Amino acid sequence: MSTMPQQLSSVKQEPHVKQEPHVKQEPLTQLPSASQPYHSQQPFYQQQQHPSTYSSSHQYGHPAYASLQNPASTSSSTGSLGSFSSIPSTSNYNLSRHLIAINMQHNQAVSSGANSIPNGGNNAGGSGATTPSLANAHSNANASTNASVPSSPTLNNLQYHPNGTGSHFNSHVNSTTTSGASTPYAQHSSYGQTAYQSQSQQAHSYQHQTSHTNDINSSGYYNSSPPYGSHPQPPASQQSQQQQPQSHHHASNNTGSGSGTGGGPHVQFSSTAPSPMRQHQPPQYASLVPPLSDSQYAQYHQLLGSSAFSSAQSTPYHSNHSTPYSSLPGSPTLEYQQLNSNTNVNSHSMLHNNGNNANESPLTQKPKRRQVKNACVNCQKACKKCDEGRPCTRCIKYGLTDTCVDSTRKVRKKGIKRGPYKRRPPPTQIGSASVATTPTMRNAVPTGVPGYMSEPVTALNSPTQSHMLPFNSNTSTSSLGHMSAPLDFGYDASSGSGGYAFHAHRMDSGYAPSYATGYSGSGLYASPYGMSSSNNNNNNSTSSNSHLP
DNA sequence: CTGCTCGGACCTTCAAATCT
DNA sequence: GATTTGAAGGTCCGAGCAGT
Ligand SMILES: [Zn+2]
Ligand SMILES: [Zn+2]
Repeated sequence: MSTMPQQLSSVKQEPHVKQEPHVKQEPLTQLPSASQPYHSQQPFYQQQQHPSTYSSSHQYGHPAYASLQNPASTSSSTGSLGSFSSIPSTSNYNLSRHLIAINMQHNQAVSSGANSIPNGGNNAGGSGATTPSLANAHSNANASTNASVPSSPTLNNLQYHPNGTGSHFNSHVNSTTTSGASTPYAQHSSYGQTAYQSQSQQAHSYQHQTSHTNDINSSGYYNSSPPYGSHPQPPASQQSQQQQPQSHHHASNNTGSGSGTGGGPHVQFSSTAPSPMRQHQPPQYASLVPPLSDSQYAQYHQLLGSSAFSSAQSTPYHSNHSTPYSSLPGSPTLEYQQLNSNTNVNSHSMLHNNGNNANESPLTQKPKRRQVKNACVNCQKACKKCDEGRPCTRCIKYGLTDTCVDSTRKVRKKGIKRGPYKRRPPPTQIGSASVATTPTMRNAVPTGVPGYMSEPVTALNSPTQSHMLPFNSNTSTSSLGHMSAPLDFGYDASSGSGGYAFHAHRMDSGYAPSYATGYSGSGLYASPYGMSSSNNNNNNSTSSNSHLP
């Protein structure tokens, strides 16, 4: 406790840190409906659902957040803080050590991927040592309840302004935090939008950056090496984005809507719930580090020199800072590509994916986007890229380290029936080689398969994923991405289909499969495939996505 | 010019369905 | 029991807009 203050102080105060802006309210919950018609009804088979529980509403639902923050946190906080204290002096936080450590990691990073993190610890001598502890601390906290939050009231206040009161930050600080308010998140709804940011802060900052790196780890995720130790760095393009603060919305779930919200209870970030997901990564430096001030960052850079985080690479914020996007033309893409190239993608995903990857020409192909398994709550809200480090890079940037905990995920419901699956075609037919090669591919559609529209196999060329289908494959999409694309249903069946449209809704709404429509309620499964449009993966997708000319 | 919001594309996970 | 399918449940890109 006492300790905390110290540390915190340093932290909070950093003006440089940006504040998270945050949030939108959760609209989600309400959303609605309208949009998703389909769901309204569940397929009959699905009806079963579980009674249980899930709540849907959740997620963002505030409740969840609440948990995070919990007032209780104090205790927890302690923990964390404690750790901090261990750190050397905080205020100064020794950059060099940090750096060193980082560098070390850096090297290793590649292979280790996620794992790398740990290293941090080791290596570095001293610093390393510290880290670990922290990390642990941190993690524990989570586990327990999320609690992590603890901390600094201050921070919280800043960011979230707990009190609801208003907004703003204000005051901040300090003092007391109060918890009363508590839970920032909880309120979050309110976050009003007002701007959090106030001034100064925004202005600067960003530099931090980190580096970048891009590293992806083998697993496909970004690796951690970067500056903060583990934090991975987003691709340049992304970086720019990162800056944003959060907001949020969709979330998932929500629930509501459809089914209900009511339905569910919501899930949430409850503390109790353990997060199933991954365990935390070990320690990262990040945790230790208070948000760096500009100057600090600057130092960083210097120290690192270009090398490490070179600007080149990712474009450090600064340099481009301005407008990241704009300035860089395609940058994002590029980055992506690079990333991809390095990484391996997981096969499965490939399958599902558009398929671009595989053989397509590099140019055309759109790189696959890698996601973290579990984004932290802050990033989640903001819909921004997170990383595996626990205080994730973004949170560090914004000074949200305290609240940087993994978001909770819903448990997948069991017992839901699904329609009959398509069977996979005999390999031979398809085409040949390509197909064959990929063992993984699923869905390849045989031409002849009944139900399917037959798409010419040829189209498939891309061995890759059949799933995706051909059509325009040209990737057209690629760049477009969403663009204006009208939504569509397309995409792959799965996802796209209508089902999702909004996240929030999507889910809850009921899972209706796309083909659901087909089913009319009666009992049988209609064969979805043929009928429904939706599913066919292919076809539809195309249409929709494609932007057709 | 810069940052924030947020729609929806893209991903990953994992239970059901199917195969062996 | 192993494998495949495909939707649930998530992440986060990037357009559009607002503030400075
Ligand atoms: Zn994050
Ligand atoms: Zn975070």
